Amino acid sequence: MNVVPDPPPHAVRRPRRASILDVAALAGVSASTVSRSLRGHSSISAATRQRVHEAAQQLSYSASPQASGLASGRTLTIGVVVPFVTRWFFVNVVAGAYEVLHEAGYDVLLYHLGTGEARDRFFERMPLSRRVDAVLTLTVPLTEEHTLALRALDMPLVTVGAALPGVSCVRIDDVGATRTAVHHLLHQGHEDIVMITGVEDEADFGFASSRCRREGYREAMEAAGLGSRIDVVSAATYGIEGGAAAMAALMDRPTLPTAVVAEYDELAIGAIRTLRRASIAVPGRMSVIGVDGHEMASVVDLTTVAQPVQEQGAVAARMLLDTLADAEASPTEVVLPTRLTVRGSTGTPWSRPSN
Amino acid sequence: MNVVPDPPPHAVRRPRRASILDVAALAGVSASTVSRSLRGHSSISAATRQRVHEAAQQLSYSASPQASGLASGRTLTIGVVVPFVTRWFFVNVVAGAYEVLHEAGYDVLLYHLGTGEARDRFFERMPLSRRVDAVLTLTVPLTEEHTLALRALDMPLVTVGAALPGVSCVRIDDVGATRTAVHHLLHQGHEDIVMITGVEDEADFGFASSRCRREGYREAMEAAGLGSRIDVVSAATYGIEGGAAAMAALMDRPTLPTAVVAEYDELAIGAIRTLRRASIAVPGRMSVIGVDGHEMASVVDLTTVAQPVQEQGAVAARMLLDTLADAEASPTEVVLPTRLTVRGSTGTPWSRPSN
DNA sequence: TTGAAAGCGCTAACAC
DNA sequence: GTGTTAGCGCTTTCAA
Repeated sequence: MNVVPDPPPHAVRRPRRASILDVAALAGVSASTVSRSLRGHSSISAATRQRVHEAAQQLSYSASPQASGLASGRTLTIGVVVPFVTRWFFVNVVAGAYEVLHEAGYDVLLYHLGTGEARDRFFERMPLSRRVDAVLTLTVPLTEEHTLALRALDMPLVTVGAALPGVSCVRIDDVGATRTAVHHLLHQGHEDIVMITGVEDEADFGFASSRCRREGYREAMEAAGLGSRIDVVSAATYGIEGGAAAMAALMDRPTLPTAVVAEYDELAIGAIRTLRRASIAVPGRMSVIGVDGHEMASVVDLTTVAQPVQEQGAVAARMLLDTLADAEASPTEVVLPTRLTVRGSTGTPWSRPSN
Repeated sequence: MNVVPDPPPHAVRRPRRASILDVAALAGVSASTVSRSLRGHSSISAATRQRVHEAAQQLSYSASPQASGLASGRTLTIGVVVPFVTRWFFVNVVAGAYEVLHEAGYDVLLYHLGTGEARDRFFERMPLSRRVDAVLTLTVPLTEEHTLALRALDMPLVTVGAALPGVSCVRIDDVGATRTAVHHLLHQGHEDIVMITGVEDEADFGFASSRCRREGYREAMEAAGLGSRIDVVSAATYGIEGGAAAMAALMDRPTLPTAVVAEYDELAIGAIRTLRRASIAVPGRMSVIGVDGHEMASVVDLTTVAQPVQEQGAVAARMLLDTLADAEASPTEVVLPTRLTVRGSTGTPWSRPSN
């Protein structure tokens, strides 16, 4: 008398899904034919393909990504690596990339890189390793070691925001962006222009875009003969609160500048909040300009140098797909244009009332 | 003479990664021992484990998720399904969930549900099918059909924001939240209170939270004997612009209410922008209150009923992990508390100047 | 145009 | 404690 063996534990709960063999049986063909039909190989007769599709439909069959991945070496998944999951810029780039990737049949595996040790651990364990076909990284400040780890994956790689040597990249001209911002202020007559930047990494090693934006400010100031006035304040924390605190610090000084360029809009918005609370008129007493084109800029009437955000994600995703299809594409760099959006937070400089 | 066969095409480029057999050979044990050691099975002698770990390290081996998934039935991946990738609430819930899941060794596969047809297609093709061990859905307004499709996956499922019958859920008391908001206004003496809500779906079928928040407004108004004053304006589009437009519509009417409750902060912020541009004093001429505790609320000095956002994601993720570990947990519902944050956008009602 | 057979790289049941 | 043996569910040669 045969004892029916218990099914293995993981099969206990799930009702067994149709496998490729079930479809093959129902369609009266072999598994390979099913596989080929369903993936649209041209070498299958119309009639066979028809039957296979019907059988698959009837059993609501779809191939196990695990199994087909194992067999084919493809995962149909793209890894997207972001330094912060919640920040406006990253979220929108991811959104732009997602649409394109999804459309092309790829899934998106999201990786949040923390900072410091968490980041090191990430690159050590490299969870991307066999899970994805390609990687999209967003302006991640990378050490050489990290870059090497990414390279070692030996798969298509595109970055958004930061140019890595030898890696395809989509970005804006960050130097030009702040230069534009400063020019706008200069045109209005400002000379006393301070820059507020984001957190300076302990490792003195911030976002590439951060460095570039500082650089743009410097260049523009020097070109205007205001090199001696260059003055950069860095925030102690990210986002709005960082900008708010930086402005508070600025206000502790004996004299106020007439204008401030913020590295990115969230800092500018925080700065404006502080100014409002202190009843310092914007732009009457101080002009404020940002960079990004943040969704909330219109609410505080912030003048800003806007960048296409979702589009950067979309373009990057397309480049990735091209490389995946082509295999031998050489690294490209795409620089998308920015646009000065003038609103009410900038105006002619305040001048000391001539008593 | 034997011809060395060409490697299959997908192996051409990638340098072959160490497999479990390489590690086994180097450590002088069998593959199963390697597998068990590396996954921390207790039945392995310390000495063996030690050797295996060293060998693995030396070959920088880590198991192929594809293969181990196929063999074990686990993917170590959680699917997170969001209706919008870019909205503040969702982004923050995802961030909260991500940390917990990542910590527990799970990867996160992100799915953006569009609207309309895209959404239907999602549930038909059900890309989650064999890719994940469990699913987290964020306040997705689901038809019965969609719900069934999710159920059919037969895997742990937790929703954030919307209670689905028989499904574990983390949320706030949405009815209570707007009730609190209205009470705040009532206490200040307002009677003429209009509610601004988000887009009404064509299918008359919005977010559950949206319905509840409307309900809270209604209840509070009726309880105050102001049932006849109930007045709900719905925005034609999402987010700030929706709120801005809704307020503009309100201003086209012959008379203005003295206060507005917005279904969520982004609407309130848009409304305030419109009021500012029209130089209508807030709260002098009109009070505005929102619900969410949006990061930007402080910038426009918005009074709001704040909810814990990242925490909802974190709690949901933990519930998922518990179910994954336990298998037989029954559906639970966790309701997190909200907190009224009073700022400067609400005050005593404007009264017609008594000529 | 199709089928048979050999893996892909791992885990788990079962033996010892 | 550890090894042996079967798969997991596909894709891809290779042969017909």
